[in-house]
Amino acid sequence: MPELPEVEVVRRGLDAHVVGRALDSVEVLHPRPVRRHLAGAEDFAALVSGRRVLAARRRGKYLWLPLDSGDAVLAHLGMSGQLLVQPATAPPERHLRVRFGLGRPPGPDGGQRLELRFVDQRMFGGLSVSPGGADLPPEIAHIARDPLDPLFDDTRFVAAARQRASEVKRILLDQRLVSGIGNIYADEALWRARMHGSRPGTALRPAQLHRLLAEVRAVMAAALEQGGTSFDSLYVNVNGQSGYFDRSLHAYGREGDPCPRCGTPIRRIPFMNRSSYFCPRCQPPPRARRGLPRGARTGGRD
DNA sequence: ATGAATTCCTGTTGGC
DNA sequence: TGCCAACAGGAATTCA
Repeated sequence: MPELPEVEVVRRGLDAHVVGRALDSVEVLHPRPVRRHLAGAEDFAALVSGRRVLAARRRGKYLWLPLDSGDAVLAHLGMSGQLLVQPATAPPERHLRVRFGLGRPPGPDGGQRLELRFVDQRMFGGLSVSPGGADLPPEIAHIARDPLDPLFDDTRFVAAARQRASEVKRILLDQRLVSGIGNIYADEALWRARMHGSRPGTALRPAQLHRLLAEVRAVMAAALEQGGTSFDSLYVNVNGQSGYFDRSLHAYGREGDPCPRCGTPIRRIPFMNRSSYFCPRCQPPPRARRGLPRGARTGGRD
């Protein structure tokens, strides 16, 4: 599952190997990854074919490639998506969904034929053509900046979060307020901040939320440090199995393991059809609010 | 309008 | 050993 730092690595790879080239052929091998292109796969291919890529941009986990037509190719990797630059002669990947033939770059020696390939096992990701051009595509106008974006406004986020009665973990996952945080990083940041994900935003002090943002950035920075993904190679690679997941997670996926800080066993509770992991000692659950009817408290804690 | 639950996918894992 | 249910998750969609 590509996390934000990995998506940025992909963007840099696209910048290095795809920008400046033409997408001179397009082959859509499976309809699902272009489902958000409502006019269909043929229209998608027609709009992209022959167009030159002007840039590689990112907002949250979305990527887009402005084209010389004024359109842009909008991409999201979802759970398992990859964008690979491969020799055209390389055998097709098992889950290859869309392939773009790349024009030769300008210069005396264009080198071997290359392809940009969208590979996606589970197909939560996808591609579409947006009329937005180089600007933020309208389809993702609601996606907030991510915490690593220099223009991310911490104070604005803190103020918005304190207006919300939602659980703070939901707030971290709300793309309208802050982007780029998935279930894993949310749990890790909450563990680092010693904050239970069920705390309502309205109950948090500004300093606590600023601290939480700092911990989100720390998790992302640690991932970048440990990821070891190199983007000066030919391949624009996303490896969801990077060593980071094995070594650096303190709480996520560690039910029953001792908390690295206090030794208390990490607990797992259901959350939005998935799981939340936390240390019950370092991250004490919020007290039930007074005035609620008996049994009204939810959240799966005992 | 707001917030919460549901949904889409396929490969892996664990229980029996 | 094989079968099947549970699980994983970004974010749009649907529901209350």
